[in-house]
Amino acid sequence: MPRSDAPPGPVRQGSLREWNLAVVLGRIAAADRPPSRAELAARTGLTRATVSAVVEDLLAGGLVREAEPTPRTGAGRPSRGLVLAADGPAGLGLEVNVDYLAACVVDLAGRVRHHSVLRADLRPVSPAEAVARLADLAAHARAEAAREGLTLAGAALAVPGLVDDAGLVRLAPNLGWRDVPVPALLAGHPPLTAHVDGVPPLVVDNEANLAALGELHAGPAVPASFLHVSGEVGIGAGIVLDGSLFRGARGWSGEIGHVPVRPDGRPCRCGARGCLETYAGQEAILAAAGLAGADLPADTATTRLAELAGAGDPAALHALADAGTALGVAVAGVVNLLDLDTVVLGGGYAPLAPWLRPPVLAEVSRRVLTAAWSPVTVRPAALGGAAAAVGGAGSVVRRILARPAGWLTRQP
Amino acid sequence: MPRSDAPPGPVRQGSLREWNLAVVLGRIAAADRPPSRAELAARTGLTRATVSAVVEDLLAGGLVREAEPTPRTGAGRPSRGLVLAADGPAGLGLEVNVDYLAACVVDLAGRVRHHSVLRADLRPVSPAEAVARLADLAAHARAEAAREGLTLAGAALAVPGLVDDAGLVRLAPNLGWRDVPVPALLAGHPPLTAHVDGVPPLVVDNEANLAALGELHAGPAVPASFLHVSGEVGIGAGIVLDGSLFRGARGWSGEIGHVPVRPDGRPCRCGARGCLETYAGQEAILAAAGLAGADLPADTATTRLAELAGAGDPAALHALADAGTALGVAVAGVVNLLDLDTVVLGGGYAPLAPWLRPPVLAEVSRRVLTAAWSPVTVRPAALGGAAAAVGGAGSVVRRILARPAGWLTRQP
DNA sequence: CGCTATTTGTTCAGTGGTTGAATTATTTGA
DNA sequence: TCAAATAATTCAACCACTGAACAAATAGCG
Repeated sequence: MPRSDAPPGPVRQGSLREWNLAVVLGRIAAADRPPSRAELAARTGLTRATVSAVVEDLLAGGLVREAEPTPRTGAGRPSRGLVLAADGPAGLGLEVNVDYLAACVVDLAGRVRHHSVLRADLRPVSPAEAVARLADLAAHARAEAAREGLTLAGAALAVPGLVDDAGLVRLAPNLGWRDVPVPALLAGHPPLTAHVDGVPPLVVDNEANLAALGELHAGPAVPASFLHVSGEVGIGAGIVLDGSLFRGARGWSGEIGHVPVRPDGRPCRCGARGCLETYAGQEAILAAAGLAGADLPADTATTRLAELAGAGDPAALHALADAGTALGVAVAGVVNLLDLDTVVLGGGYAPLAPWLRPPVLAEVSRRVLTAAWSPVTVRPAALGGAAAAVGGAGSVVRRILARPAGWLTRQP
Repeated sequence: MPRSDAPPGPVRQGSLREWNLAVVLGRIAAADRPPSRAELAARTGLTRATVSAVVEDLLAGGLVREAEPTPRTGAGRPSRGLVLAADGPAGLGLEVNVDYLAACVVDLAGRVRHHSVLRADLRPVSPAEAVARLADLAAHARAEAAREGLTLAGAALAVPGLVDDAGLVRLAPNLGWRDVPVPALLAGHPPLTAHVDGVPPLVVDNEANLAALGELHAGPAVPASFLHVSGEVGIGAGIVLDGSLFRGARGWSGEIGHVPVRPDGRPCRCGARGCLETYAGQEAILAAAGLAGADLPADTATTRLAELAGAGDPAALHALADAGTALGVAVAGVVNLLDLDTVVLGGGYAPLAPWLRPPVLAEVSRRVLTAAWSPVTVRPAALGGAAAAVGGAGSVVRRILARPAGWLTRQP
């Protein structure tokens, strides 16, 4: 029988160079101190000659700079360290959420160079109007980036809902959006980014997915594979495998909110019973803690809940323990299935992590078979607030690092 | 921040040819009728000159043959179709299970060329003795393969348990194996396969994983991504994404048996409560159907259960309905999380599929959000009995198709 | 202070592999 | 029988990597 996967692309002559550009650039990005050409040659297995040629291209394209202060060490001609350019291409991350808009710019090295948040209740606003405001915010971010010598090479927009490949927002229940063609709505505005070969000008993706990717930018100790659970009104999971997001067959992976945790339990708005969301969703937790009627904005309510729990309020503590247990049951299933070793509590769960973590950990270690061999880490997300915007911007940058040839060919 | 994934390998000069060998061979394998060189050039994007050169290598290496009967069509010089060689390298699949040993040989085209099963209760047998019997079976298979002009290029052994990277069987509870170093035990016997660059002589893997891969060989209509659930004493899931197996961070993915379906339900031997296994494991189903005391071999008991259900026995029907519901709850969670569109009921579930399928489907369509957009297919495994052996042999073949250079360099 | 050892980075001829165009091969249809 | 059409091969050109030799720059040592 034939293999059912689509055959990979051909390799033309030039693909060789393209690939080695990515190999060398990737090494420079992954190194903990500026590597020399000779070091790169040793580590990649390429000849010094080849590395020199490749680096020349990268320097000419402005993706890499020579680090001026050369660290003196031992005898021999001093090496010239190479670093990612701080003024080359950058990624633009955008986010539309229920009560804020956000934009941020991340440079090649993964540093957040600009970040702005505009608080506003977007539920009463029409999608077209929301997108228009977002375009303004993006224009501002673009100006800021230009002022620092950065060129925006692509943008990623995070939306709290289901998105299809074409960028159509199929359903964003908490925003009240349905079949909103975001790219088309943006068409009237000035383009967000420069055109770069192989990097789509705008990618629209689920907020939970991009927030998970954001975690990759949080620090050097981030593992390559982890589960990122973010609790908002719904509960989304981002599955990061080997440094990139697992999207599923149709791009709708990560719907952990409707994993059954008590099959005959509370009815859920999805029509089934006992979904995780009915036990560990924001509304459920707040209701259990007695904060239901307050009708506060989502993040304020969460802050309030954390305060109550910190002060030892029994209802709050109980609500969080219950939610944590339910979450732990669902997470244990995922970890058993995918054999992950790290679980990150993000989004609305991050500030509540001190209280959610113990019950989650308890359920996980009780239910995960391989926990005996190697323990599962459960920790709060390192990035706060608009992690999805950072993750989106980072995904653009990562795409350039993975395929630098696209950027090089478009340089004047 | 640096990307945390390890940078990919370098590309030497020759890798180019290696890659294009794989591209062209992959196209030949994926085509539904023997493609000509010109057709391959058009489809791969390579020049006709390059394709000719690549095909020459493949012909010389015995991986491909020219199909003699040329289908006449239109004007012009007739094309010579290319097919995968029926007498080139082949894969050896082996399986040790509770009550049988199996061996099979699959050729490049994915056809099962030899298959033999040896029924025997292996629980009272020592691991060394079991491996010795397996080696005999393998030797027979090798002789049969040689008689048909096939050379075994690698072997895969399926074991019902946890296996680590080195081929050490950490734990196979139903066999009573613990830390059995299968490759070492085989060292005393004649080698199973020829040595081929880049293809390990023996891979040991979980039976559920390989059985899932076997499904890929079942027919042309198999999707590239699916969940394969096989119910034996334990319940294993093989996750196939895009034609290849998802193994998880440490290779222990797929432990669906201990996904919680009723968190406060029956105690499980794993120490937790309400695991799927306690509701849809073989023992649980048989007990519920009143077949507990019979102490029949596993497959006989399953057959008996299917007979009872076919005859309308209420206890049997009830047991299957309950098991199906529990299975559906767990599967719904997986499908929500990974966004798969096909679920295959394999192993011990295959013969029970007529009764398990309706409740599984009911739970899945009730609980899976995206089921409204695109329905989830639930169907029995196409391969019967020793699907794991076929899947293992197929995985060897697939590795050769993916990296044909390894085979070509070892040819005399 | 000058010499040598040492390491970095570049230059250059050599080679493998793809490209594109021209050429040969083989058939159908007028 | 010849022209048109399609398949496959041949061949010079070119591109990118390789390996070795070479130039550059420094520390250490007498």
